[in-house]
Amino acid sequence: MELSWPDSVLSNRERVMEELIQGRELASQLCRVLDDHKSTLVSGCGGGDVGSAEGLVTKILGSFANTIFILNGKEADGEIVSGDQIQGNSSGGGSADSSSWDANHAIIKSEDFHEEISCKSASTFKDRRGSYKRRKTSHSWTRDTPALTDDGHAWRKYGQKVIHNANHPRNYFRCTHKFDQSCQATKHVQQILDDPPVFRTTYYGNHTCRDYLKASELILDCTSHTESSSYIRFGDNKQDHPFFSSFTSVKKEVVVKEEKPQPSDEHLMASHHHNRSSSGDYNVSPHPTAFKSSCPLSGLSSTIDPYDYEGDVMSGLIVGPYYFDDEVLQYEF
DNA sequence: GAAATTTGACCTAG
DNA sequence: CTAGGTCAAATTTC
Repeated sequence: MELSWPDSVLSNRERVMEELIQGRELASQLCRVLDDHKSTLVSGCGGGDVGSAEGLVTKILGSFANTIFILNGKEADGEIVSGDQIQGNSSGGGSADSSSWDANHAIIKSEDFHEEISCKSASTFKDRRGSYKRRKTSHSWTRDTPALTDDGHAWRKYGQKVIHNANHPRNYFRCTHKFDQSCQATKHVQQILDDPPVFRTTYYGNHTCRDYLKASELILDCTSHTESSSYIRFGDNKQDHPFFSSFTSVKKEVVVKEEKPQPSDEHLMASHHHNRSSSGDYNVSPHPTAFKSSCPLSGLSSTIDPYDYEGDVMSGLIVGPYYFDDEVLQYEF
Protein backbone atom coordinates (compact mmCIF):
# COMPACT_ATOMS: atom_id res chain seq x y z
CA MET A 1 0.00 0.00 0.00
CA GLU A 2 2.55 2.43 0.97
CA LEU A 3 5.26 3.26 -1.33
CA SER A 4 7.99 2.26 0.94
CA TRP A 5 10.61 0.89 -1.27
CA PRO A 6 11.55 -2.53 -0.19
CA ASP A 7 15.08 -3.53 0.26
CA SER A 8 14.85 -5.48 -2.85
CA VAL A 9 14.99 -2.26 -4.69
CA LEU A 10 18.22 -1.46 -3.12
CA SER A 11 19.41 -4.87 -3.88
CA ASN A 12 18.74 -4.06 -7.45
CA ARG A 13 20.89 -1.09 -7.21
CA GLU A 14 23.78 -2.84 -8.72
CA ARG A 15 21.75 -3.83 -11.65
CA VAL A 16 20.54 -0.34 -12.01
CA MET A 17 24.03 0.96 -11.91
CA GLU A 18 25.09 -1.49 -14.51
CA GLU A 19 22.33 -0.47 -16.76
CA LEU A 20 23.07 3.15 -16.34
CA ILE A 21 26.72 2.69 -16.95
CA GLN A 22 26.02 0.69 -19.99
CA GLY A 23 23.66 3.33 -21.14
CA ARG A 24 26.27 5.93 -20.76
CA GLU A 25 28.77 3.96 -22.69
CA LEU A 26 26.37 3.34 -25.44
CA ALA A 27 25.45 6.95 -25.48
CA SER A 28 29.05 7.87 -25.86
CA GLN A 29 29.34 5.56 -28.78
CA LEU A 30 26.27 7.04 -30.25
CA CYS A 31 27.72 10.47 -29.93
CA ARG A 32 30.71 9.39 -31.87
CA VAL A 33 28.65 7.73 -34.47
CA LEU A 34 26.52 10.76 -34.88
CA ASP A 35 29.48 12.95 -34.90
CA ASP A 36 31.05 11.02 -37.67
CA HIS A 37 27.80 10.86 -39.38
CA LYS A 38 27.35 14.56 -39.32
CA SER A 39 30.78 15.35 -40.44
CA THR A 40 30.66 12.97 -43.31
CA LEU A 41 27.23 13.58 -44.53
CA VAL A 42 26.40 16.69 -46.33
CA SER A 43 22.83 16.80 -45.28
CA GLY A 44 19.86 14.75 -44.48
CA CYS A 45 19.89 11.20 -43.44
CA GLY A 46 20.20 8.03 -45.24
CA GLY A 47 23.70 7.14 -44.39
CA GLY A 48 24.69 3.76 -43.28
CA ASP A 49 25.71 5.19 -39.98
CA VAL A 50 22.20 5.84 -39.17
CA GLY A 51 21.64 2.21 -38.88
CA SER A 52 24.30 1.77 -36.28
CA ALA A 53 23.10 4.87 -34.55
CA GLU A 54 19.68 3.43 -34.45
CA GLY A 55 20.98 0.29 -32.93
CA LEU A 56 22.79 2.24 -30.32
CA VAL A 57 19.78 4.25 -29.55
CA THR A 58 17.80 1.12 -29.09
CA LYS A 59 20.38 -0.27 -26.76
CA ILE A 60 20.58 2.89 -24.82
CA LEU A 61 16.92 3.06 -24.49
CA GLY A 62 16.83 -0.48 -23.44
CA SER A 63 19.35 0.24 -20.82
CA PHE A 64 17.45 3.10 -19.39
CA ALA A 65 14.30 1.19 -19.73
CA ASN A 66 15.72 -1.67 -17.80
CA THR A 67 16.90 0.65 -15.15
CA ILE A 68 13.61 2.26 -14.65
CA PHE A 69 11.91 -1.00 -14.92
CA ILE A 70 14.00 -2.42 -12.18
CA LEU A 71 13.17 0.49 -10.03
CA ASN A 72 9.57 0.45 -10.85
CA GLY A 73 9.01 -3.19 -10.81
CA LYS A 74 8.89 -3.50 -7.09
CA GLU A 75 6.85 -0.53 -6.61
CA ALA A 76 4.43 -1.48 -9.21
CA ASP A 77 3.80 -4.76 -7.58
CA GLY A 78 3.00 -3.10 -4.44
CA GLU A 79 0.74 -0.54 -5.75
CA ILE A 80 -0.83 -1.72 -8.84
CA VAL A 81 -3.20 -4.50 -8.95
CA SER A 82 -1.39 -7.08 -7.06
CA GLY A 83 -0.14 -10.06 -8.82
CA ASP A 84 -1.10 -8.91 -12.20
CA GLN A 85 2.00 -9.80 -13.92
CA ILE A 86 0.48 -10.39 -17.11
CA GLN A 87 1.99 -12.78 -19.38
CA GLY A 88 1.67 -9.89 -21.36
CA ASN A 89 2.75 -9.90 -24.82
CA SER A 90 0.49 -11.60 -27.09
CA SER A 91 3.59 -13.02 -28.50
CA GLY A 92 3.45 -15.22 -25.52
CA GLY A 93 6.93 -14.62 -24.41
CA GLY A 94 5.74 -14.90 -20.91
CA SER A 95 8.61 -13.11 -19.43
CA ALA A 96 7.41 -12.04 -16.11
CA ASP A 97 6.95 -8.37 -16.31
CA SER A 98 7.35 -7.91 -19.91
CA SER A 99 3.78 -7.15 -20.16
CA SER A 100 4.10 -3.79 -18.78
CA TRP A 101 6.22 -2.75 -21.57
CA ASP A 102 8.24 -4.22 -24.23
CA ALA A 103 11.11 -2.02 -23.57
CA ASN A 104 12.50 -4.61 -21.33
CA HIS A 105 13.47 -6.33 -24.45
CA ALA A 106 13.77 -3.23 -26.40
CA ILE A 107 10.89 -4.33 -28.43
CA ILE A 108 10.06 -1.17 -30.03
CA LYS A 109 8.30 -1.23 -33.20
CA SER A 110 9.87 1.47 -35.11
CA GLU A 111 8.45 0.72 -38.41
CA ASP A 112 9.62 3.84 -39.94
CA PHE A 113 11.05 7.08 -38.96
CA HIS A 114 9.45 9.00 -41.65
CA GLU A 115 6.61 10.49 -39.79
CA GLU A 116 4.05 11.54 -42.15
CA ILE A 117 3.06 15.04 -41.95
CA SER A 118 -0.42 14.77 -43.02
CA CYS A 119 -1.14 17.90 -44.79
CA LYS A 120 -4.78 18.03 -44.30
CA SER A 121 -5.35 21.00 -46.35
CA ALA A 122 -8.51 19.42 -47.48
CA SER A 123 -9.78 19.39 -43.99
CA THR A 124 -10.39 23.02 -44.26
CA PHE A 125 -13.61 22.03 -45.80
CA LYS A 126 -16.00 21.41 -43.06
CA ASP A 127 -17.54 18.43 -44.61
CA ARG A 128 -14.33 16.78 -45.47
CA ARG A 129 -14.16 14.35 -42.66
CA GLY A 130 -11.57 11.74 -42.45
CA SER A 131 -9.31 13.36 -44.91
CA TYR A 132 -6.22 12.01 -43.40
CA LYS A 133 -3.28 9.96 -44.28
CA ARG A 134 -3.52 6.55 -42.93
CA ARG A 135 -0.48 5.95 -40.91
CA LYS A 136 1.19 2.92 -42.14
CA THR A 137 4.74 3.92 -41.76
CA SER A 138 4.77 6.07 -38.76
CA HIS A 139 6.91 5.26 -35.85
CA SER A 140 5.02 3.33 -33.27
CA TRP A 141 5.53 1.20 -30.25
CA THR A 142 3.27 -0.85 -28.15
CA ARG A 143 2.87 -1.59 -24.57
CA ASP A 144 0.76 -4.06 -22.71
CA THR A 145 -0.48 -3.31 -19.30
CA PRO A 146 -2.77 -4.98 -16.84
CA ALA A 147 -4.71 -1.85 -16.44
CA LEU A 148 -5.11 1.36 -18.21
CA THR A 149 -2.26 3.49 -17.31
CA ASP A 150 -1.54 7.08 -17.47
CA ASP A 151 1.56 7.90 -19.37
CA GLY A 152 1.68 11.39 -18.14
CA HIS A 153 0.35 13.13 -21.12
CA ALA A 154 -2.91 14.77 -21.70
CA TRP A 155 -4.80 12.65 -24.14
CA ARG A 156 -8.04 13.36 -25.76
CA LYS A 157 -10.14 10.65 -27.16
CA TYR A 158 -11.14 11.24 -30.69
CA GLY A 159 -12.52 7.99 -31.77
CA GLN A 160 -13.44 4.45 -31.05
CA LYS A 161 -13.56 1.60 -33.41
CA VAL A 162 -14.59 -1.96 -33.31
CA ILE A 163 -11.70 -3.95 -34.57
CA HIS A 164 -12.10 -7.06 -36.55
CA ASN A 165 -11.45 -10.20 -34.55
CA ALA A 166 -11.16 -8.20 -31.42
CA ASN A 167 -13.40 -8.55 -28.46
CA HIS A 168 -13.04 -4.99 -27.44
CA PRO A 169 -13.17 -1.75 -29.31
CA ARG A 170 -10.08 0.22 -29.91
CA ASN A 171 -9.93 3.70 -28.55
CA TYR A 172 -8.10 6.44 -30.30
CA PHE A 173 -6.44 9.25 -28.47
CA ARG A 174 -4.53 12.24 -29.58
CA CYS A 175 -2.56 14.68 -27.57
CA THR A 176 -4.66 17.39 -26.09
CA HIS A 177 -2.13 19.85 -27.36
CA LYS A 178 -2.41 18.74 -30.89
CA PHE A 179 -3.65 22.07 -31.99
CA ASP A 180 -2.28 24.53 -29.54
CA GLN A 181 1.17 23.03 -29.64
CA SER A 182 1.05 21.01 -32.76
CA CYS A 183 1.78 17.90 -30.84
CA GLN A 184 1.18 14.99 -33.13
CA ALA A 185 1.35 12.22 -30.65
CA THR A 186 -1.47 9.75 -30.76
CA LYS A 187 -2.15 6.44 -29.22
CA HIS A 188 -4.54 3.57 -29.48
CA VAL A 189 -5.74 1.64 -26.53
CA GLN A 190 -7.35 -1.69 -26.80
CA GLN A 191 -8.11 -4.43 -24.40
CA ILE A 192 -6.67 -7.57 -25.81
CA LEU A 193 -7.35 -9.96 -23.00
CA ASP A 194 -10.24 -10.41 -20.69
CA ASP A 195 -9.43 -12.68 -17.90
CA PRO A 196 -6.35 -11.07 -16.76
CA PRO A 197 -7.18 -7.81 -18.39
CA VAL A 198 -4.51 -6.70 -20.70
CA PHE A 199 -4.60 -3.40 -22.40
CA ARG A 200 -2.46 -2.78 -25.34
CA THR A 201 -1.48 0.77 -25.99
CA THR A 202 0.09 1.67 -29.24
CA TYR A 203 1.81 4.98 -29.43
CA TYR A 204 2.36 6.88 -32.59
CA GLY A 205 4.43 9.90 -33.06
CA ASN A 206 6.09 11.78 -30.39
CA HIS A 207 5.07 14.43 -27.98
CA THR A 208 6.28 17.82 -28.91
CA CYS A 209 4.14 19.54 -26.42
CA ARG A 210 5.51 20.89 -23.25
CA ASP A 211 2.84 19.81 -21.01
CA TYR A 212 5.25 17.95 -18.91
CA LEU A 213 7.29 20.77 -17.65
CA LYS A 214 5.81 20.57 -14.30
CA ALA A 215 6.93 17.10 -13.87
CA SER A 216 10.36 17.99 -12.83
CA GLU A 217 9.00 20.54 -10.52
CA LEU A 218 6.80 18.09 -8.85
CA ILE A 219 9.52 15.65 -8.59
CA LEU A 220 11.84 18.19 -7.30
CA ASP A 221 9.39 19.02 -4.68
CA CYS A 222 9.57 15.51 -3.62
CA THR A 223 13.26 15.37 -3.40
CA SER A 224 13.04 15.78 0.25
CA HIS A 225 12.11 12.22 0.51
CA THR A 226 15.58 11.08 0.93
CA GLU A 227 14.35 8.09 2.64
CA SER A 228 12.74 6.83 -0.41
CA SER A 229 16.19 6.34 -1.53
CA SER A 230 15.67 5.98 -5.16
CA TYR A 231 14.25 8.35 -7.59
CA ILE A 232 15.17 9.93 -10.74
CA ARG A 233 15.27 13.57 -11.15
CA PHE A 234 15.44 15.42 -14.32
CA GLY A 235 17.36 18.51 -14.09
CA ASP A 236 17.10 21.54 -16.15
CA ASN A 237 16.31 19.80 -19.23
CA LYS A 238 13.18 21.53 -20.10
CA GLN A 239 13.40 20.82 -23.65
CA ASP A 240 10.83 18.61 -25.00
CA HIS A 241 12.98 15.70 -25.11
CA PRO A 242 10.90 12.70 -25.48
CA PHE A 243 12.65 10.74 -22.93
CA PHE A 244 11.59 13.14 -20.32
CA SER A 245 8.31 13.84 -21.71
CA SER A 246 7.31 10.50 -20.50
CA PHE A 247 7.82 11.57 -17.00
CA THR A 248 5.79 14.51 -17.29
CA SER A 249 2.94 13.13 -15.98
CA VAL A 250 1.83 14.81 -13.74
CA LYS A 251 -0.82 17.09 -14.20
CA LYS A 252 -3.62 15.88 -12.23
CA GLU A 253 -6.06 16.82 -14.84
CA VAL A 254 -4.30 14.50 -17.08
CA VAL A 255 -4.83 11.63 -14.82
CA VAL A 256 -8.38 12.39 -14.20
CA LYS A 257 -8.96 12.91 -17.79
CA GLU A 258 -7.75 9.69 -18.93
CA GLU A 259 -9.27 7.75 -16.18
CA LYS A 260 -12.61 9.12 -16.74
CA PRO A 261 -15.02 6.31 -17.15
CA GLN A 262 -16.34 5.84 -20.55
CA PRO A 263 -19.65 4.24 -20.47
CA SER A 264 -19.84 3.17 -24.01
CA ASP A 265 -16.54 1.72 -23.77
CA GLU A 266 -17.04 -1.76 -22.58
CA HIS A 267 -15.41 -0.76 -19.39
CA LEU A 268 -12.30 -0.40 -21.27
CA MET A 269 -11.71 2.78 -19.56
CA ALA A 270 -13.94 2.11 -16.68
CA SER A 271 -11.62 -0.50 -15.45
CA HIS A 272 -9.23 2.16 -14.66
CA HIS A 273 -11.09 4.52 -12.61
CA HIS A 274 -10.11 6.97 -10.04
CA ASN A 275 -10.16 4.37 -7.40
CA ARG A 276 -7.56 2.60 -9.28
CA SER A 277 -5.50 5.49 -10.04
CA SER A 278 -2.74 3.49 -8.63
CA SER A 279 -2.75 1.52 -11.75
CA GLY A 280 -1.70 4.59 -13.51
CA ASP A 281 1.90 4.63 -14.16
CA TYR A 282 2.71 8.04 -13.34
CA ASN A 283 -0.11 9.48 -11.59
CA VAL A 284 0.58 12.47 -9.63
CA SER A 285 2.17 11.22 -6.61
CA PRO A 286 3.73 12.93 -3.73
CA HIS A 287 6.29 10.25 -3.73
CA PRO A 288 9.38 10.35 -5.68
CA THR A 289 8.37 7.02 -6.85
CA ALA A 290 5.88 8.56 -9.05
CA PHE A 291 7.63 6.95 -11.89
CA LYS A 292 6.18 3.70 -12.54
CA SER A 293 6.37 0.93 -14.86
CA SER A 294 5.07 2.70 -17.80
CA CYS A 295 7.44 5.52 -17.65
CA PRO A 296 10.18 3.82 -19.39
CA LEU A 297 8.11 2.70 -22.13
CA SER A 298 6.82 5.95 -23.06
CA GLY A 299 10.05 7.64 -22.54
CA LEU A 300 11.92 4.99 -24.17
CA SER A 301 9.90 4.82 -27.17
CA SER A 302 9.59 8.40 -27.66
CA THR A 303 13.24 8.79 -27.46
CA ILE A 304 13.45 7.31 -30.81
CA ASP A 305 12.06 10.36 -32.17
CA PRO A 306 10.98 10.35 -35.70
CA TYR A 307 11.59 14.00 -35.79
CA ASP A 308 14.89 14.14 -34.13
CA TYR A 309 16.29 11.08 -35.48
CA GLU A 310 17.75 12.40 -38.58
CA GLY A 311 19.42 15.20 -36.91
CA ASP A 312 20.61 15.10 -33.44
CA VAL A 313 19.12 12.16 -31.91
CA MET A 314 20.31 13.07 -28.57
CA SER A 315 22.13 16.20 -29.05
CA GLY A 316 21.65 18.43 -26.17
CA LEU A 317 20.20 15.68 -24.21
CA ILE A 318 21.20 15.88 -20.68
CA VAL A 319 19.70 13.40 -18.46
CA GLY A 320 19.62 15.15 -15.26
CA PRO A 321 21.24 13.76 -12.26
CA TYR A 322 20.20 10.36 -11.23
CA TYR A 323 20.04 10.12 -7.58
CA PHE A 324 20.45 6.84 -5.99
CA ASP A 325 20.51 7.27 -2.36
CA ASP A 326 23.24 9.72 -2.07
CA GLU A 327 24.77 9.14 -5.35
CA VAL A 328 24.24 11.13 -8.40
CA LEU A 329 24.79 9.93 -11.82
CA GLN A 330 24.63 12.49 -14.43
CA TYR A 331 24.25 11.53 -17.95
CA GLU A 332 25.25 13.78 -20.64
CA PHE A 333 25.06 13.10 -24.25
C1' DG B 1 -20.16 28.00 -21.41
C1' DA B 2 -16.00 25.53 -22.24
C1' DA B 3 -13.92 21.34 -22.70
C1' DA B 4 -14.13 16.47 -23.28
C1' DT B 5 -16.44 12.44 -25.02
C1' DT B 6 -19.44 9.88 -28.10
C1' DT B 7 -20.56 8.24 -32.41
C1' DG B 8 -21.54 7.88 -37.20
C1' DA B 9 -19.61 9.39 -41.45
C1' DC B 10 -15.80 9.83 -44.23
C1' DC B 11 -11.45 8.48 -46.17
C1' DT B 12 -7.46 5.48 -47.32
C1' DA B 13 -4.49 1.34 -47.58
C1' DG B 14 -4.40 -3.22 -48.60
C1' DC C 1 -14.61 -4.26 -50.71
C1' DT C 2 -13.14 -4.39 -45.98
C1' DA C 3 -10.83 -2.88 -42.02
C1' DG C 4 -8.75 0.62 -39.77
C1' DG C 5 -7.93 5.60 -38.72
C1' DT C 6 -9.73 10.28 -38.39
C1' DC C 7 -13.05 13.97 -38.47
C1' DA C 8 -16.55 16.67 -36.58
C1' DA C 9 -21.40 17.36 -35.06
C1' DA C 10 -23.96 16.09 -31.20
C1' DT C 11 -23.95 15.08 -26.58
C1' DT C 12 -22.22 14.95 -22.00
C1' DT C 13 -19.58 16.57 -18.18
C1' DC C 14 -17.61 19.91 -15.27
